[in-house]
Amino acid sequence: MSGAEAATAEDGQAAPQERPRRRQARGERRIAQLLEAAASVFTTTGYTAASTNAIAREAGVSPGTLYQFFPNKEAIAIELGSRLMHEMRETYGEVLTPVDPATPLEQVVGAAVDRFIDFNCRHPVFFALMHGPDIPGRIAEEHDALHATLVTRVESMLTPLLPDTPAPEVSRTAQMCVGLYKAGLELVLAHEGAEREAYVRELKNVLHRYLDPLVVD
Amino acid sequence: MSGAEAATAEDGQAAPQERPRRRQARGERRIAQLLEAAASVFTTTGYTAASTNAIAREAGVSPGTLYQFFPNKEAIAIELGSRLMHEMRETYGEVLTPVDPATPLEQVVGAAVDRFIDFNCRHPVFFALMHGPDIPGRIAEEHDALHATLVTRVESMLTPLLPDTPAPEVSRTAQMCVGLYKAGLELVLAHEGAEREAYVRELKNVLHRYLDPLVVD
Amino acid sequence: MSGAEAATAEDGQAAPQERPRRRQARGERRIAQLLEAAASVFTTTGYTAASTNAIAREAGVSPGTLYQFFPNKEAIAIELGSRLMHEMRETYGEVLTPVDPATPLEQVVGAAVDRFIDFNCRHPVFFALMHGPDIPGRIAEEHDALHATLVTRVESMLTPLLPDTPAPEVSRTAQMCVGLYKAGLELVLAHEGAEREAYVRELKNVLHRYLDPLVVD
Amino acid sequence: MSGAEAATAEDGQAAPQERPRRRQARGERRIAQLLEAAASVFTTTGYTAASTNAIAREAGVSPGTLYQFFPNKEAIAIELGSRLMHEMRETYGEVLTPVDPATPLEQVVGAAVDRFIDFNCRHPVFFALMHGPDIPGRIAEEHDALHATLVTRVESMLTPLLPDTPAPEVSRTAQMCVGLYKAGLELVLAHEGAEREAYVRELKNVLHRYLDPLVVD
DNA sequence: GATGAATGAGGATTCATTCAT
DNA sequence: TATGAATGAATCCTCATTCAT
Repeated sequence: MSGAEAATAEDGQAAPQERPRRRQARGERRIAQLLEAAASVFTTTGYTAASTNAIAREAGVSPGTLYQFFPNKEAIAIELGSRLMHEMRETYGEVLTPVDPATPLEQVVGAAVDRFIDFNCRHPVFFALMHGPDIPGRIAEEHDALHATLVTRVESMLTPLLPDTPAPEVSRTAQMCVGLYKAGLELVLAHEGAEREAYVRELKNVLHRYLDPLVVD
Repeated sequence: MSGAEAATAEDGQAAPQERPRRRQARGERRIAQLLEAAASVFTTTGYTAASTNAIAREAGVSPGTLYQFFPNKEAIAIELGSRLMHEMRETYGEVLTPVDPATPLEQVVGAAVDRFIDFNCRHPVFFALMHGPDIPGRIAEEHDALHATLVTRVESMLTPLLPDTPAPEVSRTAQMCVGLYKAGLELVLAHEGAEREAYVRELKNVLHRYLDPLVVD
Repeated sequence: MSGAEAATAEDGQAAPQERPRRRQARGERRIAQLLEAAASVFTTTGYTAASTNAIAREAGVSPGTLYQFFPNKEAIAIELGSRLMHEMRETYGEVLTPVDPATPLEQVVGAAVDRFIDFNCRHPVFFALMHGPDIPGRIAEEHDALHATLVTRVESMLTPLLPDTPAPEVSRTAQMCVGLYKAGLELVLAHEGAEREAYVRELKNVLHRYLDPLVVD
Repeated sequence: MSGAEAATAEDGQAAPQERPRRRQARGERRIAQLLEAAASVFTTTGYTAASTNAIAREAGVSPGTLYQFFPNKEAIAIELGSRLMHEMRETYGEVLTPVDPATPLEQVVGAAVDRFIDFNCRHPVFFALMHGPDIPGRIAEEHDALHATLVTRVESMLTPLLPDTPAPEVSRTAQMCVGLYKAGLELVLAHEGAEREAYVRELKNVLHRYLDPLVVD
């Protein structure tokens, strides 16, 4: 729905749209540039406080240019999130997808956390995007395609581990895991060096111990 | 430290003895009124999006009056947080303070979570204040006296349970617990009825299982 | 509904509102000043092209000040229109109100047109306001309280002249008269001196001849 | 005069004989396409609020293309108006041209109004164009070639009916008639069905009664 | 000729904060 | 004290127009 989304579609291959909309290479570059700038600004100031003008400035273009590619601030966040998820899949492949039930849980959790943390350290926006303009009872609707996707992926990772658990409960567990992830991530990012390592270990412990009694032996 | 305190303190020097009393009384009422309004607005819109004008309007006073008691928006949040912590102590007394090592952990965690959740449901601002204008690596410095206090309290609750654990590790565990609390709380608040209950149970499980291997039997 | 409307209410006399809202004299002056500026800008550029910033600048205040008194551009136009109608009533009293059926129609029309034109020359905004952001089939809803009021007044002026005519037809005739007024006014304002006088005469003729066959002898 | 003409004229010098033909043909199609789109947008949003980008989008071309044929927004309106007048002449031929003095005025007026209204209903832009970005005393100069042309035509229609009237007065009467037309049209378009019919009748009455005393019997 | 990209001043509106009364 | 007035930079976003390809 975002301008950028249309942009991502490789021309000619996708279903024919109203107008071919043959995006030029320059535009594609601009979009990347804008998303990079947005990532930087979101990371620095948080999503809510980030201004579209600031993003444009950081990208070295005029505000108007930004709006040629994105209809509004939220669309930028959404596209950014979607690209992050995409890259996550690309990079880690099966990380968060169904695992061999034989693998020890500790190892599954350890690997997942490691890779997740690693990814976040290389893409600090990720965190900023997950803390959108949240109002308590309202887990940021469309804004959080990111959150939703994450939950879905964790869900499909958990399913084979919890074969006898009813779906709604798996879903709840997945929600919980993502929440714990986020909480741990916050602490990890807030520290450095050995301390950071320690928090990573703790996070693994939390998840491992939480899930251990649930998995089928 | 709080803006309100600073404001009320100023007149203690110039005025005679009985005057300050009444002035302070009126001032206290105003402050309470303003904090109540602020709580309402923060809850509805979140801290960042809340405007001081909106708070003043909600309190039924002019913006000028608000600034007579608080130097800025942050000061309101800080004072609000400090009062919340105070009330928490008043209400639950020993909840989060050292416990009899004989009490089963499950019970300790269960009681703490129940009361904490209960407190949050009666004071929804609490949540809003914990999700201030956070920037990833920077756990909202002065803003989060709230967070800091909470951590301290959890720390002192954990100490007797972890007698052989070095202080820094206890501190880390406390940080972790508070983080997990927050994560769980978010999910709890986002649901209602039976689903909410289920999330409360999950949160208890998380904490219990996390701490269980750490406590001395 | 507009901020200014609330302002116009003389305090203490009207029903007690939420808060007394004791508007200060300065504010009242500001409102007058802003409306004057708005009148000037609307007259020069037309309603649609007028910018709130331009109005503020013309009034010698900051944009923020304007928005302290009016929630948006439309509210300014509405308040301006309402004040114009008010002044019209004040100035001309019975102009557009029921007339003695004995008065010759020519004289009735002549007087009404003269006063109307006169009023418009002294308040050129009037015309600008009647040409709001019209889209063909949509005679500018609330915007045109002005138009509506005018029609109502003309209606009540026509009623005694057309005693045997059904109400809907009177209403239609009134609409028509106002439309003709506006059309004539445009031509009158577009000319000067003798030419203007000639157009005034023509307008009178139009109306007189249109209504003549309708009135009861 | 029109931007389109200027654009198409340019290439006549450089190219050989047959090339221009096809180029012009394609250009003509583009222009027609653009004008159609402009008509649609003007009708929907009004002239002032219409954006050239919106017109280009509606036409399915890029903004750049639009500006290859028209130097600016106004030029589009002008060309559109001129084509409308042209079509009016084509379609109704003698409608607004000199009439047989023997024809009863009522019939002349009736036919003219009917055809005019009919034309407007089939070309709703017409109305939008006549309500351009008018400023009171300034009957939209160049913009209103439309208005001017209309006046001229009405003038030439009136001349034989008012043989003894001095030219300037005829001109004034023509201006007046066009103004009344516009006023009536607005009301007609604002209603539907029987109500619309009623307004059409009223408009005819207005014009008939206005002109009746002026024509030579 | 056609496209999409780029512009940048300008639009309405908000808001934390200060000031005069 | 308390009020309403005042500020002005900043917000998001639009648009007529020009440019490079």
